[in-house]
Amino acid sequence: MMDMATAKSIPLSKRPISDVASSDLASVFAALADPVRLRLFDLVQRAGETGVCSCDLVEPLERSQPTISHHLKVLREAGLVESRREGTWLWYSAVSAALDSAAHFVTR
Amino acid sequence: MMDMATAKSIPLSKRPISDVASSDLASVFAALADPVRLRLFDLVQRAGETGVCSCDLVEPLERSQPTISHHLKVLREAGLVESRREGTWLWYSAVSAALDSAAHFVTR
DNA sequence: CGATTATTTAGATAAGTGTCAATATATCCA
DNA sequence: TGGATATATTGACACTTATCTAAATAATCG
Repeated sequence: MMDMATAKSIPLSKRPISDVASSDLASVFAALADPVRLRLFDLVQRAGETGVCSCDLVEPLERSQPTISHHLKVLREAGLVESRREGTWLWYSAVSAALDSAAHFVTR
Repeated sequence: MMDMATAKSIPLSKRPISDVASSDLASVFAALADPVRLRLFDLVQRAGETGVCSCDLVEPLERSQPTISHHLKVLREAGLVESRREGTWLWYSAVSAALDSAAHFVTR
């Protein structure tokens, strides 16, 4: 067995991505891997703190209301957006820290 | 019609992502949306300029050799990696600019 | 050439995904 | 309570994807 005093270890930050980490990260990328969903997230993100009413997302994306609802659910479950109810409407806003791991991976 | 002299336009950089752009970007994300492929790309990227022989990618990922070959093809077609032949072996290396658009999108 | 080794392709299968129409649920308001 | 509007769920469909085994192709070397 290797002498503990002389054993080398790779810094955490420089180690290959782990099995678990890759699955987590991959699901973030998966949420962005559809053109409609990407535009959806882009629109929500642009709406800032206030967010945007989901009723205003159907028309610009030229998909049915259930389809938009489905995509918003995917984004929500991926932790990329969150929603708050305002009467009959739902307002969606981007979760700011959600892309941190993706950003870290994707920038060298 | 609106007077040209007073018409406002949104700077290109602040406009919602276009239909075409979203499809292009989405396919980059799609290439990273699988855990095996993500680890694969990570390993290739770590190998730097020299790259890594694809024969050394099968064992760490615990998938059959044809499955690894398939994933490398996906990464190659997405422009994320490139390969050069060295005798019977293929050496893969990361294409450095490939993630630029993704990085731009993902860093607010 | 023929054997050996690396990689790709083909074919099969099980599971996942994007979409829609129809329906259900939730909320507001008169 | 009941109508109107916003959103979610269901069920169906076509299409894609991740994986494997088996077979084909490519390159090296004796």
